[in-house]
Amino acid sequence: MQADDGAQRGTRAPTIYDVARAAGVSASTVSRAFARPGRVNSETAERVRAAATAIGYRANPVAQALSTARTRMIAVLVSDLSNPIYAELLRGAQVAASAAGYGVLVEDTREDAVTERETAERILPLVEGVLLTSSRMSDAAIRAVAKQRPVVVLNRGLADVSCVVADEARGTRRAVEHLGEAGHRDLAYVAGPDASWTNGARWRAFSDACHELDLTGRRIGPFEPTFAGGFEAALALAGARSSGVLVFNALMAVGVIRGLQQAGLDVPGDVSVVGFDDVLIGQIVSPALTTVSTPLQAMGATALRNLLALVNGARPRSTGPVVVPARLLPRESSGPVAARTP
Amino acid sequence: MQADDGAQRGTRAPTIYDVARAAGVSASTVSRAFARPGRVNSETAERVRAAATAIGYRANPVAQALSTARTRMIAVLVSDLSNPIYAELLRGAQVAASAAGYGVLVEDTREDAVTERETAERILPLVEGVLLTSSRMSDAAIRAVAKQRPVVVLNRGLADVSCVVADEARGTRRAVEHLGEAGHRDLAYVAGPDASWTNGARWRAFSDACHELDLTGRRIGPFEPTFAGGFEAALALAGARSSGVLVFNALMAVGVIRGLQQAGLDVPGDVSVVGFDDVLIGQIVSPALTTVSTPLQAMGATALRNLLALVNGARPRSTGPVVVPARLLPRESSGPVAARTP
DNA sequence: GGAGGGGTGACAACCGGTTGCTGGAAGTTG
DNA sequence: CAACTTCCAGCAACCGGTTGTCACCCCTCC
Repeated sequence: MQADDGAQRGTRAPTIYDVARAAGVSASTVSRAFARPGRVNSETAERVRAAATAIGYRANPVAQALSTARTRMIAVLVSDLSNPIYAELLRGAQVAASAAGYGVLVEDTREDAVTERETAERILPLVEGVLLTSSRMSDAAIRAVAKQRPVVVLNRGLADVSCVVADEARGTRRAVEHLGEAGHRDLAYVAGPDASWTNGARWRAFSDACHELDLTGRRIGPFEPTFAGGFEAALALAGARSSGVLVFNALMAVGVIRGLQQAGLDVPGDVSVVGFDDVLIGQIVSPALTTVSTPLQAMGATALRNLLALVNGARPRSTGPVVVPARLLPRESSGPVAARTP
Repeated sequence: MQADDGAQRGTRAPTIYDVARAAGVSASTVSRAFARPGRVNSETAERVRAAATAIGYRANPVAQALSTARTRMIAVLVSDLSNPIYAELLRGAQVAASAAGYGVLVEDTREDAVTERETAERILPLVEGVLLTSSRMSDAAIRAVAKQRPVVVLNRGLADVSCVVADEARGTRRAVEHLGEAGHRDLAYVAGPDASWTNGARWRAFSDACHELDLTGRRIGPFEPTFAGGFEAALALAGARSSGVLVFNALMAVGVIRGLQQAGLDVPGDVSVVGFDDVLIGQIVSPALTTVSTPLQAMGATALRNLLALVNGARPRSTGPVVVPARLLPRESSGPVAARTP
């Protein structure tokens, strides 16, 4: 039980002035007793602390924020909280922020660049920094935000802005190699939103890898980055010749698997499916999804820690984005190409 | 492009004093031009607005919060963001808050009552209200928080505090009836955390329904409210006689299904499994999960709107919790009891 | 022409902290 | 014992808004 349990809703919360009166010192001494340990006599400080706990004083963060210009809050913008990858990223970021004494303001931008931009501008005066997870904004819009506050972008590479990205090129390459080794020569990439940087990066890496490995690589989409979007894509896929499919994200990949099954195709017997992101649903679906895995919570935490470093005056690293490794988790949704009965 | 695109990081943001100078009026007139439409001459107001946009003025929310004692922020505490039901609740709450011009501070309390209490106390001075989703705190701790700020609790019934709950009794009853009608006479309830109010409510309703319908109803657990927890529970279940199982939540239910399959049992052939919460993973798992469904995003939004009503001075409703309907979605994980070969 | 009154803008206090500066008390040194 | 430091608490200004109060202007009406 704390001394302040009695704090009533109506009664004004005690201020440093109340503490000052109770301790027989001035308000500035109270302020310093908390903020500048060495600046006041230790006995005086002790007396102030005792008085503070006695009357249940807690510093008003709003007043602190006003005079120090530090709100101790970070905005985290996600495009869709219903997508487990954003929930994981957010969780990693939130825990890291909390550990540093920062609060996290979440905003769901509903996959819309305009909403995202407006949200960012609206929230900007209130936060010390902004973490953009999978931003749908233009590079110019991101830079405009970054001019006003420290910004870290997650899942996107962008010059002059601090970035945390997975090694999309290598991860994608591994996925294509995996399909190629299984004998698939005709591959398809199921695209997510055009505004997604990762979508572009994955498609380019896919395309490059197909070319190098002498495979045919087509692209279909864009589709919504959801289960429904993947399901829809499967309809298009069912009529095509590709026996190996790489899908923009896990939610869609699961949709693709289900859609293909619905169309009477066997996965991986008729079509091998590989996705991105290691989330529970990919392990649950039958067959379990072969996927390119990245450490989501760790990425969220890293991005947030980098953001706090910027906020606290670190110079942005000029050596390009922080790249975290991606690895392929082979599971059941991919396998050797079948001898096809024409 | 906005006028404030030029706002630099180093340069101080313009204040009402800058606007006042530019418009040739006093600062208080600027303030009133924005906050009290009728209070200043419309021409003056127009001039002020023009000057404000010209120099890229935006009100400092911290300063506003300090003088009005309204931060326009709400804290939302969730016990585990990795659980999709909290992501959905949070999303509903965040969208509703945003629509009302409020920001949402999220905190993941990691299923721990102490963390939750400390988090609540820490964040309390900063927010106008607190939304507790599936709180693990004691009733007394919740009331202590509610004494300091308006509180709405979601997924928990509690006298003297505003609540939003699903109709657990009816939903659970329907699930038990469903199993009973399929011929299952020996049922088990797989329990979640003891500190969860919904867990208690579901167990009691399960127990009552079994009694009334003359079925045997045992309880196993508690287990972690995760896939892993459900998987673990399945091991205990595999050795038991129950042919119908009701599981605390969807994540666990999916774990139970997988665990039972792992143990060589068929679902629903050998054991029927029914869960709670309608989330994507329950539709994806094979067999698809029969579940008690509640409108998660809508509950989050309702809870947040009720909280804002309290914040804005509404009297707490004395007529008990807001109860939203729950309904059973029969899918593939439940079916008629099999003639068992002993 | 002077009194009464509504509209409107400015002054200044306030919200609750932080911090530069100042001066008095205590301690050190020659 | 005087001069010089060092330590430390208090004063007052400041962060950027909001708002109670008041004075002034102008219009109206007698």
